Amino acid sequence: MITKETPRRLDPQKVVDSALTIADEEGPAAVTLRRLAQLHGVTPMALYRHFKDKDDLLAALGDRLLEDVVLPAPTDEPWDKQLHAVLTAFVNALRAHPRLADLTLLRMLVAEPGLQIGERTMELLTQGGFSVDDAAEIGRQSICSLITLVTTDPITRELGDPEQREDSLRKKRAALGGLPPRKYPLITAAADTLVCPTSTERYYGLGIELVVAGICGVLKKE
Amino acid sequence: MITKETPRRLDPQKVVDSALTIADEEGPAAVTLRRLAQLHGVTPMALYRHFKDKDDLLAALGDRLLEDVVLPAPTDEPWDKQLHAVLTAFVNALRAHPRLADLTLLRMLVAEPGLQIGERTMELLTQGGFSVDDAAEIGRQSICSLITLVTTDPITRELGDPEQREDSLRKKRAALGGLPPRKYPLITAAADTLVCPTSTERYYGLGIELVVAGICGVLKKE
DNA sequence: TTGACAAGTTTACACCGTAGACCTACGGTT
DNA sequence: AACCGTAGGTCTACGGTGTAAACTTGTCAA
Repeated sequence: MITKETPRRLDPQKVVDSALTIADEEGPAAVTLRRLAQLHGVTPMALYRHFKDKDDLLAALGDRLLEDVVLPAPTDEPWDKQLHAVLTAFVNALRAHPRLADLTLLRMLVAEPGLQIGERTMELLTQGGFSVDDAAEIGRQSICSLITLVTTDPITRELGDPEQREDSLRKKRAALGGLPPRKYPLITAAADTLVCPTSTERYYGLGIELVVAGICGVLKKE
Repeated sequence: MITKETPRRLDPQKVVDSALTIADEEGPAAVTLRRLAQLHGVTPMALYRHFKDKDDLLAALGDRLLEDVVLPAPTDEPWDKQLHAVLTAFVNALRAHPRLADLTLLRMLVAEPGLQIGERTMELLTQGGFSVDDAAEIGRQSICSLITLVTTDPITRELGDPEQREDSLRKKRAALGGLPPRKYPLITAAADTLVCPTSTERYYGLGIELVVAGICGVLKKE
C-alpha cells in the first residue's frame, strides 16, 4: 500500500505542465524553480533529480511544444502548397503557447519531432528545386521567421488581464496617434494596425504567406 | 576647479557604452546594474538617477542601435530595390551588436530613428501598391524577421572565445552527423550548413532577399 | 545666507539558481 | 532474511540579482 507520503511523487511531466500554464498566464519570467516546487509540494532542489538545471527544464518545455506539431501527410499537391501546410501546422502548434515559442528554436535540431519537421521541410524544398545546402539555409531561416511571428504576435503578447491589455493598447495608440502627422503621415494613419493587427487569422495567414512567397521568389531568381 | 571627486560624474551615455561592450563580449545576461556601477566607480543605485529601471537602460541600448542606422537617400530606382537598400541598412546596423538586436523591436515605434525607418518603409510599400494597412502589417513583420535574422545569426551567436566556439560547433556537427541517415537523409547531408552557414555575407544576403521576395510575392497575389 | 534640488550613498529586502551534504525507503542480490 | 546500492527528496547555505526608502552632499539661484 502506498502511504499518503508516497516516496516517489514528483512527475516531471506534471512539472512541465505547471511551467507551461504559468508561462502562458504570467510570462516565462514567472517560471521559477521555487514556485514549481511549491506547486508540487516539494523542495526546490527536488527538481534537480529530474532536470539538470533550469535550462534543461526549459528545453523540456520546448520539446513539449514541438510534440504538439501534427505534420500533415504528404500529398500529390505541388511542393509549395505542401510546404505551406507544413509551416502552418508548425505555427499552429506554437500558437498554443506564444510566450514560449522561441524555446523551440534550440530544440529543433535535437528533439525528434523537430528533426522530423526539419527533414520534411528540406524534403519539400529540394523537391522544389533547391540544392541541399540551400534547402538547409532557407529552411532554418524560414523556421526562425515563423517562430518570431508567434513570439511577437501583438495580440496575445500583452498580459492576460483583458482590462489591463486594453489599457496598454490604448496608451500605445495614443502615443502613436500623437506624433506629428506632417513628419509621419503613414505611421499616424496606420497607428491602429501598427499597435495591434485587425485580425489574428489575417496576421498569421499573412506571415506564413510572406515566408512561402519569399521562398518561391528566391527560387525563381537563382 | 574640479576636485578629484567631481560631484557630477556619471554620464549615462558612457554607461550605455559599457553595457554595449559587455553585452557584445559576454551576452546580455552579463549586463548587471552592479557591474555597470562598479565599472564607473559608483554605487548601483546611482544608476537610478539616470534610468528609471533596468528595462529603461536596456531601452537606451536599443535606441543606440537604432541611431546607428544610416538610411539611404531616396533615389529613382524601383521601390523594391530601394526597400532592399533600406532593410539592408537596418540589418547592417544591428549586426554590430547581434546579441542586442531584439532590443530594437520595442523601440521601433518610440525612438526617433525607429520611426523614421518605419515611415520610410511604409512609404516604399505603399509606393509599391500596398494599402496603408497592408503596408503597416507587412512592414512590421518584415522588420521582425530581420531582427530575428541578426539575433539568430549562428556565426556570431556563439561565445567570443574562438576555441570554445569551434569546440561547440564540432560537438553540434557530430550530434547531427550521428543521426540515422536512413531516417534523416537531408539533415545528415546538410549537417555542416545547418550548424553554421558557409558564409556570413551569404547568410544575410539570403535573409534580406527572402523578405523582399516575400513582399513582392504577396503583392502579386493580391 | 539660505534653501531647493540634483546626484550619489547606505542599508535593506525579497527573490533567484544551485552546490553539497544528508536522509530515507525501495528493490534486487546473496 | 539480511544486506546494501541507489533513486528521490530534504536541509542549509552561498553568491548573485533588481530595487525601495531614507539619508548625505555639493551646486547654484534668490
